[in-house]
Amino acid sequence: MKLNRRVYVLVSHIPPGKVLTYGRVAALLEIPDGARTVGEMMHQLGQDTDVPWQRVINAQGRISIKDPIGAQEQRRRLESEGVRFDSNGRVKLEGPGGIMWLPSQWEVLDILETAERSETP
DNA sequence: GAACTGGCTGTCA
DNA sequence: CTGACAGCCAGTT
Repeated sequence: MKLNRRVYVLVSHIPPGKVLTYGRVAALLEIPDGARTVGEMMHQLGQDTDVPWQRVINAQGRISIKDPIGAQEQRRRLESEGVRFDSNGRVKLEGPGGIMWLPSQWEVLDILETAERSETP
């Protein structure tokens, strides 16, 4: 299965109100230092897709999109899911109340396996 | 197949 | 806590 497909599958399973960082996505898919690659794939998705691209942000809890319109759209979508931004435009990733999604290893594996199976009937 | 391109990241000032 | 920088990686020319 192509990597971009696996990225989309995993991102699609991020629960509403939770987020992952580009680096975490890469790590979960076992792409060492693949954060930037993940970002590029998100970019290719565009905005008209069923993949919840808005739930992937950078490691500092900030929105990374350069295009102001896209950035605003991402923030709007996240806020509509209940995500809170502080005055510096950041979200709390770790600690109490952190919104970083922490799937177990078996969970990720199951997600990928299931997707793999449905792709090759 | 080489070169280019990024929604990144950890590190160091 | 911001800001600059050099690696790193899969897709697209």
